[in-house]
This record gives sequence, C-alpha cells and structure tokens, in this order.
Amino acid sequence: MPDPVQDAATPPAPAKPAPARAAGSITMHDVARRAGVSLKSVSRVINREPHVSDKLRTKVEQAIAELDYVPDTAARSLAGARSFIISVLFDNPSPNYTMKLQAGAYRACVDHQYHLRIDRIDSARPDAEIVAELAALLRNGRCDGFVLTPPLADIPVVLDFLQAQGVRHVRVAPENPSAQAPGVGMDDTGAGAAVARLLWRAGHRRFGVITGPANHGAAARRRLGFLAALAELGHRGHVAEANGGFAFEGGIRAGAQLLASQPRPTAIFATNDDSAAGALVACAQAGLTVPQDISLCGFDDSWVARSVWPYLTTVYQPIEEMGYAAATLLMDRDGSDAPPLRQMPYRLVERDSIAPPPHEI
Amino acid sequence: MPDPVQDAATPPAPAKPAPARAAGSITMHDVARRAGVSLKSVSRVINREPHVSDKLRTKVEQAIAELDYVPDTAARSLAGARSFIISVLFDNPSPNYTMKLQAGAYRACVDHQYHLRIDRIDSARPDAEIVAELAALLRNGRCDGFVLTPPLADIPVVLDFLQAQGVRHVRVAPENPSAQAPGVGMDDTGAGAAVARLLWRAGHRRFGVITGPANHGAAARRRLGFLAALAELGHRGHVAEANGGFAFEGGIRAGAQLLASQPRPTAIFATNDDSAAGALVACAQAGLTVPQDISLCGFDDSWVARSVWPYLTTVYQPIEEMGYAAATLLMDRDGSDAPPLRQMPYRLVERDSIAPPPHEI
DNA sequence: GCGACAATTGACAACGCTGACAAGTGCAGG
DNA sequence: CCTGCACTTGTCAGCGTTGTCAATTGTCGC
Repeated sequence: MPDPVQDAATPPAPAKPAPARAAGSITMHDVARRAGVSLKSVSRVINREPHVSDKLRTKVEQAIAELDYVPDTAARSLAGARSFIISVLFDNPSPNYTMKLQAGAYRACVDHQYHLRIDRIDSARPDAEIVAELAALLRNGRCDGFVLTPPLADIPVVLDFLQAQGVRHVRVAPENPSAQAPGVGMDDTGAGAAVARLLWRAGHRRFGVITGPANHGAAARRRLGFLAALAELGHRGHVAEANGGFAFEGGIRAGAQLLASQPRPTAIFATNDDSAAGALVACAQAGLTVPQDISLCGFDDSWVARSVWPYLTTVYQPIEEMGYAAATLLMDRDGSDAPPLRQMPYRLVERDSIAPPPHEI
Repeated sequence: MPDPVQDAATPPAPAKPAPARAAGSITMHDVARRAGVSLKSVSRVINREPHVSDKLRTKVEQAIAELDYVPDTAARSLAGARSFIISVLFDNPSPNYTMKLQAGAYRACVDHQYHLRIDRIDSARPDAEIVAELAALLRNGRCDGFVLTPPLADIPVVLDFLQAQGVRHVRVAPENPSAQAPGVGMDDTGAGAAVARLLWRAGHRRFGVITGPANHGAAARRRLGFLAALAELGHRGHVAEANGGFAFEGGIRAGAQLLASQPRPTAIFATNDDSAAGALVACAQAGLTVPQDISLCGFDDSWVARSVWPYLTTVYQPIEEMGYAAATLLMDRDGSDAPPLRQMPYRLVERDSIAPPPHEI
C-alpha cells in the first residue's frame, strides 16, 4: 500500500535534526562575491550557458576552484527544470547483468554530477499494471530520464507511455531500434559470427548450438550470426540445435541432447554462459572432457565463466560500457543527436574451453 | 580530476529545458487549502512531529489521500536538515553480495521515501587517501548516512572519520561490534556449527575445512563454529585444513590438498561457495563423485551454488535482509536505540552435495 | 471563574539556485 | 557622433518545504 506519508502503522520516530548539510557550506554567493560578479553569472558558467565572455568565465572558474565550490543539487532541482536524477529501470533477474549495467550508469552519473536511482518493474504483469507502476514511479520522485534495460526496452506500452509523458528514455539492447528513442547495444550478430570463425579456425567442422529463450532477440541474433558465418566459411552440414533457455539446468538438458545427435558435434556454441556451464556438466556426465574431446563457447563473460572448470571461452559483452553510454545519452541532452542505435564493441575472451577437435578414429 | 563544474574538456552541450517537474503538480499549498489548515500544519503531519491533534492529523491525512499528494524531496532537502538520501558504501568486488545488499537497502529506501546512492571506495589504498575520498564524497552530495559493507565496516580510519564528521553510519557484518555505530550481521559461528551438525548427522566422521582469507573475520568464525561443534559432538580426530582464499581457483588447490591428506576426509566444509565450487572441480579431477564419494558444503548460497553440478548444499546468508535492516537503522533515527549488533537469521539450504559417507572397504 | 502553563496552530522568512527580463557594452553603418 | 543591433551581464522573484517564533487555544488548580 503506497502511503505517501510514510507508513502510518509504524511511526518511524520523530526525526532528530541531523547534520545533513555541512554547516556553513559555501554557496554560489561566496563564489560570486569572490569573483566579483553577479549570482546569475556564476550560474551561467556552471550551466555552460551561451553568451558568457571568456574573461568572466575564467574569473568564475577560478573562484570556484579556489573555494572548492560544489553546487547544491537540491536547490538546483527545486529552482530549475532538471532533477539531476536519472533512473535505471530494470526487471532482469540476472544480478551480474544488472550490477554491471548499473555500475556503468553510476560512473556516468558521477561524471555528470547526477544521482542514480534504481527502479524495478515486473515486465510479466499485464500492460495496464505496468503503466500504473510507471505512473507511480513518475509521480513519486521526478527524474530526468530512464535507462530501459531488456526486456523493458522492448515493451511497447512502456515506450508509448514514456513518450506520451514526454519523459526521456534510452533503450539498452533494443530489439527494434527506432528513431523515437535512442538506444545502445552491441552487435550480437557479429559476435556470433566471430565465435563461428574462432571455432572454424580451430579446425571444427561439426557444430551444435544451444539457443536462448524464444522471445530473446539477442539470443536469436547470436545464433543467426553464427549460422551465417558458418555458411560463409563453407560449412555445408547440419548444425544441431537445442534450447537451453539461458539457464544452467536448461544447458545441461540441451547439452545432453546435442551430445546425442548424430554425428556428434565437436564444438558447441552456447548463446549465454549459464547454459554453457550446464553444457559443461552434460559433457562431464557423458564422459567427455572439455576441451580435449569437445570444445565449448559461452557468451556474456559473466561471473560463471570463471566459476567452472575449464574456464569458459566466451564473448565479453560491454554491459558496463552500455550502461555508461545509455546514461550519458540521457544527460547530454542537446535534444536532437539521437542515433537510433549506438553499438558498443564486443570482445572475444579466449580462455580454456576451446581446442582443436580430437582426431577421428 | 574531480571538476565540480562538469568536464571542461567536453562541453555536454547546452541543456535544453526538459520536463523534469510534472507541470502543475500539487504541492503542500493545495493540501493545506483543501484541509483548511496552515502550511506548517501539513508539514507537521507529514513529518510526524509531536503536538498535533488527532482531528487535525485526520483532516490533513485525508486531504493528502484525496489529492494524492507526494512531498517534493528537493524542496524538503533544501529547506530542512535532511537530504533524503543514504548511501551504500562498498568495495566488495562480489557482484552477488553487493547486488543483494543493495536490493535490500533499496527496498528500505522505497519504504521510507528515501533515495539510495551507491558509492565505491577502494579499501586497499592508504588511510590518508581513503579519508580524502570520503571527504570528497561528503562534500560532493550530502547524504543522511552510510551503510558500510565489509571490509569498509572494519577500517578504523573510516569509522573514526565518519564519527568525527558526525555522519551516521551502520556497519554490515562488523568484525568487532561497538557501541559507537550500530551494526547488522549474522551468526557465522552458529552457522558453522549447524554445518558441522548436518554433516555429523549424515554419518561423517572425517572432515576437511577450506578456510577463507586470513583477515576475513566471518570466515574465521565459520571455521571456529564448525570446529567447536564437532568437538562438542564428540569428534576427536584431526580436521584437515587448507586455505581457499574465498576464490574458485584457491578452492581447487585447497580441495586437492585436502583430498591428499591422510586419512582422506569424507566431508569438506568450504567457508564460501566460490571455494566450494573449486573443491568440486578438485574432486572431479581426483576421480571422486560428489556426493557419493565425498560430501561438500558451501557457504553464502550465492549464484554459483546453482551453477555447478551437483547443486551445492550451503548456508543462506540473509544479505538482502541485512541491507534492508542496515538502511532502516539509518533512517529510523530516534537517536539512541543502537544495539551494537543486530543478528539476522541464517538458514541451511540443503541441496545435492551432501550424502552419507561411502562404506569403508 | 481566573491566571498560569502547556498544547496546538499559524505566519513568515529562509534554504541555494534558476528563469524571465532589464540593463549595460561594444561595434558597424550612417 | 549617433542609432541600431548583438552580445554580455545584472536584478529579482520565486521553486516547495522547513525552522523560528509568535499567537491561539485548552486544561488545571485554587
């Protein structure tokens, strides 16, 4: 029950005045006096407004530096149009992903003197409820924009609502980049292709793919890129596939399935690390040693990639960079430079789970 | 280079006015008018100040409910002593731990109409630098208090500085609870003992322990609790020990070491999940099947506990609850109810890595 | 029923900053 | 030298809330 006035049931005790504001903290007045200019001029310099002479700017910046002045966010927010808060809206249950994204967004906020808020919305609920939640969020504490993480970045009702409300938002790894809101993502297709080339170069010719959730676009692109690159490299045979649902247990099942297919693959590409870890177990259960008997490649370079043996060769997804870029996009608003999708570079992380295929017997 | 006035090198483009404040949003004035009382009375009700008659309170609360009023944080912070922001200060590289703690703190903030800030400090640096960082944090954006996560919660210079500055703080899993700052933690000793009893009941009589980093107090307590309970249960033999450093790779080495000791343990207690996962690998490399040939118990119930096969039996650490409790302690300041340490309950999570010992041959 | 005292309520000035608008300044062209 | 215009700089009134202090009410003892 959202009670705007705290929870009436448990009076949180009368607040004793506390030292929130450093007493006698220096303000814009001090800077203005020191620089011998007006208040507004200091404000102009701080906000990089146009029509400020170099001389004045220099004077003010020097005074700011000398006094070690830091503008008060609360006052700026109260007086102006900005709140100096952006929010990362997430639903992704993966702590690894969320944490990294958030870390990147946080860095961006620090760089821009913003605060980062975290909000969660359950994307599985009916549209109407999602909108209601969103509206509550908006009312409850204003913010200058949202970083939308998947799958939130692809829910039409979310996008439409935000647009209708005129709230800025950036989509992370959007399924269908559009001009309406900028997005940051990575080239999943290219990364899938890179995995294919890596495996091919190692000498593999019989492949298996562990696919992801049906509605997960990135997983589909990784698979497609992999398959396309294989075809381009001259591969003609059948590629076995099994769905691992991006989960450990699903990876075990899918791995076992792939191992049972004829002819048995010598290399398996799992479209995320969790399912790759599961596949690793399946291999062990089948009496196969990775990478001597069979090679395995994951995707994400998540925590689990180094919590299994052998360490997983995988694709580093620049999640933190995406968080940084998305947050920056939100704050560096000059209003119009919105490329539909900015792609961050992925990177192959070669560890120990890939080797040349065993000799045929 | 911390530049208070954004980065001079890359002008973030002149900010175009944006819709931060929902236009025509309702304020305290509206509530006051509707309830037919003064502004200050509304303020009193909202802040649960004393000396408010029930009649007035009822009137105001009704008006608030009818108007769906939400106080403006920026204005409150500007006018009053509180900033309505608390910060989780962390250095713990484990995304799992940090994420959970943060999630708990976040929930608490939502419940109290606060914002959560995240700050990071490198605890490995010299004391002087740590203090400088802390001071910068304090100056840069005020907040009403810090949640100190380990190992930050045990650095004397951090504690002293915060106390000297009069900034409230709560310690999470503190090494030496003191009356100076409240702490929340868990009973590591008791949890270690619980593991011992579980293994003993399963029939094990030869044990090994994978210890944690030397300076990690919780790891030491887990070990001690385990050992003490064993002694109490009547165990007299030697308990093999090896240091796993709380890491996967360290766990592999420590596991191998333990497996080589004579007589070989039939059950191993790893003081965290990562090293337990490593031990699992060591067992596999030694040709031992878990849990048929050897039992293994982890600690933390972290993500990896379900990313290995078999799933690890482990101890659930109420990290999120600790985050919630710590944040709540910061916000429910009535100034004096500070128990040195509030212990949150742990829970044994029995999964698949423990079984009765194999028959002697 | 009166004064003293406590409990309750209200008026009003900050809090630190920005937006709108006014005022100055310098330069080209007449 | 003056006018007009573009560029700079300054003045001032809030933004929505809380702290201070004064004003109003209610209560109690005698």
